[in-house]
Amino acid sequence: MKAFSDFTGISQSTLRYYDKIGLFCPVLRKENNYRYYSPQQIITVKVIQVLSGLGVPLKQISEVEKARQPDTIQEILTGQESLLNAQIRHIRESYAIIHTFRRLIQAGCAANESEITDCFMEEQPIVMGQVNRFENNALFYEPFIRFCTQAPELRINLAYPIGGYFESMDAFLAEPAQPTRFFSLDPNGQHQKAGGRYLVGYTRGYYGEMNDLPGRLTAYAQTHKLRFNGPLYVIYLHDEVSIKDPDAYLAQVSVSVVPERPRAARMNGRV
Amino acid sequence: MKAFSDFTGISQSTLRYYDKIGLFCPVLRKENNYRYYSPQQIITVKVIQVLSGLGVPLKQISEVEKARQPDTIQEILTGQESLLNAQIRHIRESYAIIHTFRRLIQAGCAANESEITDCFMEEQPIVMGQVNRFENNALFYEPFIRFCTQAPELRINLAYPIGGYFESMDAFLAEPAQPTRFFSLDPNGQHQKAGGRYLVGYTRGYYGEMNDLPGRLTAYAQTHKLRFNGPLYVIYLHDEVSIKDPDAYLAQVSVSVVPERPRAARMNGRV
DNA sequence: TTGCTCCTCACGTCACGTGAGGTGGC
DNA sequence: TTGCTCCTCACGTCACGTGAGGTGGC
Repeated sequence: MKAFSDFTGISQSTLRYYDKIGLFCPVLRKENNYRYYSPQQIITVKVIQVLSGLGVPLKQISEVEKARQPDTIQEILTGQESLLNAQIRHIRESYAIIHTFRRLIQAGCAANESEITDCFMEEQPIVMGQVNRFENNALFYEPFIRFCTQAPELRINLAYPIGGYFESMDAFLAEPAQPTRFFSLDPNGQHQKAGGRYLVGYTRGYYGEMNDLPGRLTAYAQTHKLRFNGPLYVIYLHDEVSIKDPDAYLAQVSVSVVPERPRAARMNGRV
Repeated sequence: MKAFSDFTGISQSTLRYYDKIGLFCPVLRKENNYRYYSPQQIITVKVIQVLSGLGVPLKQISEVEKARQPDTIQEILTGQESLLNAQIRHIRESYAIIHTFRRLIQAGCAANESEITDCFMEEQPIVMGQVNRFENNALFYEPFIRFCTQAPELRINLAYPIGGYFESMDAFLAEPAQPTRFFSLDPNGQHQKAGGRYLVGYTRGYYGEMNDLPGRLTAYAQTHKLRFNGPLYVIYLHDEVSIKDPDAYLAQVSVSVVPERPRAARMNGRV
């Protein structure tokens, strides 16, 4: 018994349980009631171990063992193969979710929160939600719920971090807590956050609280002669997943910019 | 509650259980004792769902939720990532095992059992065991157990089907139940069954019972002027995993052959 | 006699699922 | 009043793990 348990790496209590439910019995029980297994049984129990290790219920494995006929076994194994493919896809997705969160948190730890930075950002896949409608000046609760409701249709997995998209800096300045759309940071998304030149700034606080960040962004743009020319993205690097205190949530705002055309050039253009 | 359960795909009973163990509680409980969740909690519970779906115990997830600090969370997620890589490797291996079995069973169903066939076989990866020693003319039990014992050192996963290797046709004819070595049909094995011309035959019966197959192979070789020039492989296409009756186990024997040198040529060679 | 392995039986555990029986607002 | 959703509490389930208490061969 112990020898067999050691060979197979299956605990004695598990072997007794398998015997009890009739899934896998020893070839022989002497008058002392000891369980004796044959070497060939190693392969059988190893197959059981593989199947149960994949989450196949013992009852089902039992049926397989009882209905042993080449063609039924073949069918079952074929079914298992496609199940395994699905499992691998699922784990890959879980990996992507965890990885995405980890990257955000890491970025949050590395961020220079007090400064505005002017940098090139890579193109990034995302999934865009529908355009939000904010009725009676509500906070983002209602549109957010609508986003969640539509998630299955849009093939959005809500486990990915979610960000806010503003169609322009003006929209953000007008209502910094009312994004034009929500988007999912799914790295397999079919939409894109375009690559290019962005101003990036940070602020801490609960969802939608932007404090002095809009002011700091516009001030930076003015002194560096930059013009906001594209959409603005808000993502939370530290949110309720990674930090307790709601006042310490860390938002990253990135907005697309281009150099301001000198006045002379503009005049020329008009003339 | 139902709405939240629908959004997240998490059952009401699971949500109650999470509340009970303090893993994930609603933001509010009114005087009617109803549970009210906030939209933001969708993301949190989705992350919990991802982790628990990966088999992380709820206690551990609870600790994560309680010790929410960016760097500890980051560490934990990094650990999870490597765990997931290990899981993917494990599932891949399970897939390979199941696939190998299925292919064998399929081949067994398609086999023309009564005939000897002369064909080209592809090279195939395997893992070879040590040379067997058969003391006092024992059956293969003892060497087989030794093979199983050495499996971990040889990096053999015993869940893969196992075959018998004979160094020559003569060795097989002498003792058809005493293979020179055992080998594992691990498709990632570092050894090879060489590709080339083989005679292939089948017989039914318990492990080691070859019936008239040795005679049929030699007769075929004689009438077709073939010479056995290499090793012989025995694998069971239908064994205790796929069929009940031990007398119906299906063995496939393949042995390397070359055309017999004509007598004249031989004479020439000698002269 | 001492150690060792084996046995049975009962109970615990983990993550829920499943009723039973009751409440509360439209 | 009827339906509907929610509640609690108790018990069931799945696949074992963990002692407690006892047996059997060297």
